Order: sequence, then structure tokens, then C-alpha cells
Amino acid sequence: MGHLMERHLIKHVLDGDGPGVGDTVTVAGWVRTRRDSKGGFSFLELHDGSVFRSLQVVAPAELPNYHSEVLRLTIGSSVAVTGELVESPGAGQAVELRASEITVYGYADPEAYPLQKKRTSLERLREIAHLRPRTNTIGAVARVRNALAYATHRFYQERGFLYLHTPMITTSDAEGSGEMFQVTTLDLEALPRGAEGAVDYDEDFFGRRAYLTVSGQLEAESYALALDRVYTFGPTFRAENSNTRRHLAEFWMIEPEAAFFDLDDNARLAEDYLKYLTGYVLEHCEEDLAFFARWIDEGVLDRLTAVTERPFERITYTEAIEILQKADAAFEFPTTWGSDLQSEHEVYLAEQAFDRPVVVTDYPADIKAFYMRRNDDDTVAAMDVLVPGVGEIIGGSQREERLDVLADAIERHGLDPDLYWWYLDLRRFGTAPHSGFGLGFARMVAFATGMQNLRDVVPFPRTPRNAEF
RNA sequence: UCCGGGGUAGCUCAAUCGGCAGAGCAGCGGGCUGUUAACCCGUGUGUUGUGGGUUCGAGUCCCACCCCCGGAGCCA
Repeated sequence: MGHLMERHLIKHVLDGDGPGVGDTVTVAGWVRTRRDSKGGFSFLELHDGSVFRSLQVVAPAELPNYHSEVLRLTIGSSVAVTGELVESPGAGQAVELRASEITVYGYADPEAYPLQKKRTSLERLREIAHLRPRTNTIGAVARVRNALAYATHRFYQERGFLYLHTPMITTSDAEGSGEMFQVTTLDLEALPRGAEGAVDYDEDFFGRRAYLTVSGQLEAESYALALDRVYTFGPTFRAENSNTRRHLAEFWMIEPEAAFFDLDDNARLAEDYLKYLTGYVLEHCEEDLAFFARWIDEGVLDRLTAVTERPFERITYTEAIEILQKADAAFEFPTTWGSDLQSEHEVYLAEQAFDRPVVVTDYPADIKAFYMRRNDDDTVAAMDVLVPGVGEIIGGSQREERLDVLADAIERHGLDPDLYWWYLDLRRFGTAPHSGFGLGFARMVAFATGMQNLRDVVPFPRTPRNAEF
């Protein structure tokens, strides 16, 4: 073969924006099926991940390795094919590749290869996460995920936000977002002990307890209060024993943080961002979305279109409680002012009450994090964005920029002010109003594809008792 | 972590009241020979999640544990 760098991606062959009918092309990829047809030759369906569709290859019996190799090709085998691109006489595809040379790189023993032509359940695919990107579904998820990541950078870069890398290791153990994974180089079989038997963390790598971060927000605030607008896009970790389709122990989050943004600016940014993402995948992932609409979630296109075109609903927490109290629905949890919104409440608001994304603002201070800006009443300038199907996809707030009020809040939440000396410094020196939010990227991928379980939209998901791959 | 449902052939599943564990798909052999989840004929497949118990006899009933799925909580 010799010229693999010059091969064509199947996407360009099928789109006709590369080689045309009559051209000689080389493609390479994996066999999805082989059909030995009624003319003494074979059809191969070849996919290379560049596009949803596969390319039909016609393999004539005259190929020197037809009997010895081509007839041994089964699903999962890898090949390179050179041939002439011709109009297809059959239905189902406009063009096909009439092979003049087929190089086999690797067979996939059909007795042992876990993927078959039949549909394999998503649960089963999780057990073979290293092979599942070869399936239609997971391949399409990967392309949509990539598009959403690219669109994220474009959105923020176009608006003057600076991409910031915040640390994955942190020593502040009270960012208020659940259990954290501890990071240590201590020998757990022989821990250094102090006088009273407590572990002596002075011996540890950082000289104190350290953890994997649950958020880059606090560090992002530091840069927002210097460079005006920043965003992070990186991994975060939660050691909660969460066993649901909406939680992962490791997930990526996008956290914009902007100086001189109030809560209203923040909510508008969140809405613009979500609309940009849905609009982007509608425009650039048509084939993949059509597959999801056909096999995964028939409402996905309407939902993405609605998000893109219709304004979000904007209500306060207090209004949300009033709506829930008047609702003709039996809720398991109370809907009294002061209690947090439960999943059933969020579902009701986003699906029954409004059937569109809902931004809920101004929650009771007692149920929200210490850094959220105190309003004149007992609420804080927090906001959650709830979307149909997924629930909470964004959580954010205007941050408390007043030194004395922030110090009070730290105290009230039972946190140690000494640990936040540098965070308080940001209010001590040139403080400014600022706001930000976090978007769970996997939840966004789920929302955009209609996939139900976050374990299927992350390449190698980490959940309690699961880190095989 | 709590509640509910599951774990049977490579995959998807069935198995009545406790009574010989069996279908489809895939694989393999043959036929057909421009197919599109190809089709037709033939063919093999088991530590029934693990350990214990009840019983003449357990996939089925009982106990413990492991794992998976869904819901809840925590949250993004």
C-alpha cells in the first residue's frame, strides 16, 4: 500500500468534497460487515470514525487475496482499500469503492470478538469500553462530544474569555461540593503518626492533606479579577458514593468566571452558551443527531431546536416554590420556602411547567455555598439552569465581593478562614463584582444526544467500583 | 448509602407447581450469488453470579455475599 498518509477519510469520500467518481482513492478502517453477494464477489462496509456512515467496498473475486484473505474478513477486521470510486448501482448509497487492492492489517476472530452485527446493549458495551467506540452509537457520541468541546472554545474565545488551566490538586478541603479524593504519597500500610496517634501529614508530599479538586472556581476567580474574563475546561472529581445515571466520580466541567458581571449578566451568558452549543451541533452533527433521533431519543432534534430558538424561562426560587405549591402534582418532598429543590421539582419545572430550560435564581442562603453573593433578604445571588431530561446542567452565582460579608459567610458555614486567606485577599485588594458558573460537560453531551446515562457519553467512565479501563 | 428489579450458551432472552436447561442471533459446513440487519438447509454451545442450606430432586424455595440496572439522596 505504501501511502497510508495519503489515504482519504471516508467522510470526504462520501461528501464528495474530496475525490470524485472515477478517481482512485485509498481508505482505511474497520469492517462493519461483509456480505458475499450473488455475483461471486463481496461487499464490505467500512467505517473509519470520520463520519457516521460507512463506505461500501466492492471486493471482486479477481483480487489476488480474495479467497485467502477477503473471505476471512469479519466485523472488526482492519483493512486499507485502494480502488476506483464509482456510482453505486444498488440502493442505499450513491457511491461505492471498487477495490483493486485490499490490505488486511488485522483480523478479529468472530468467535472471540464481542461486537456483532446485532445490536449490543449499552450495559454490555460498558463492559467492553475499549471496543465500544467502534459501534454506531458510541462513535456518534464521540463526534458530538468533540463538537461540543470545540464549540465551547469557540464560544468563549469569540467573547474574549481566556482559557485558564486551574490545578487538579488542591489543599482546601471545604469547597462545599461533596466528598473529595485524598491525594497522598504516604505509605498507607505504614502511616507516620504523631504523639497522639494522628497521621502526621507534615510527612506527606505537600506537607498537609491534599485532594483532587471538585472545582476550579476559586482559582478562576483569582484570574477573573486580573484578566477580566476566563474559563476553565478540565476534569473534576467527586468521591460521593453516587450510583445514578447522572453522576460520575470524574467528569469535565466548564467554568466561566467574569469580572464586572452581575447575576443577570451571568444568566445571559449561560443562556447564550447553551444556545451556541445546541445550535452548533444542529449545524455540524446532522447525521449523528439523525441517528440519535431514530434509535435513542426521538425528541432530541425538537429539543435542541427549541433550546436554540426559544428564550429560557427565568424565575426566582421564591416563584418556583409558589409554582410547585400550586402544582397539580403529588411531590414526595416538601415545597416549603427554605427547602432545596429536589429532582422531582426540577423535572416538574423544566418539563411540565415550562417545557424549556429554566433559570432559577436567588436561593435561600442557608442551602447554598458560602461564596455566593448575599442579597438584601435571606437569599443569595445563585442560579441553576434546569433542562428537560437532564435536570440541573448549570450551577452558578454572583460571587460575594464584600470582604466583611464573605468573612461572615465563611464563619457561618463553619469553615476555617485561615484556609481562605488568599481568597479573602481578592476582596481585600481591588475587589470587584464578578460571577461565574459551572456546566457539567457529560450532562451537556447527554442532553445533546438524548443518551440517558452519563456512563455512555464519557469514553471511560469512573463510578464507584468501576475504573477498569 | 437507601429502595426496587435483575444475573441462565459468545450476545439477546425463555424455562408452567420444585421434576431430562432451549430458542433466536453470531460462529462453523453446504446452497444461493449486486448485497444493504442478505437469504435457505444443516450443525455445536452451559460451574444457571459465588458460597451455604431445605429436598428423593433446586435455574426455580431459604440465608449470606458479589456484581449489574433503575429510582432516591449528594451534585454538575
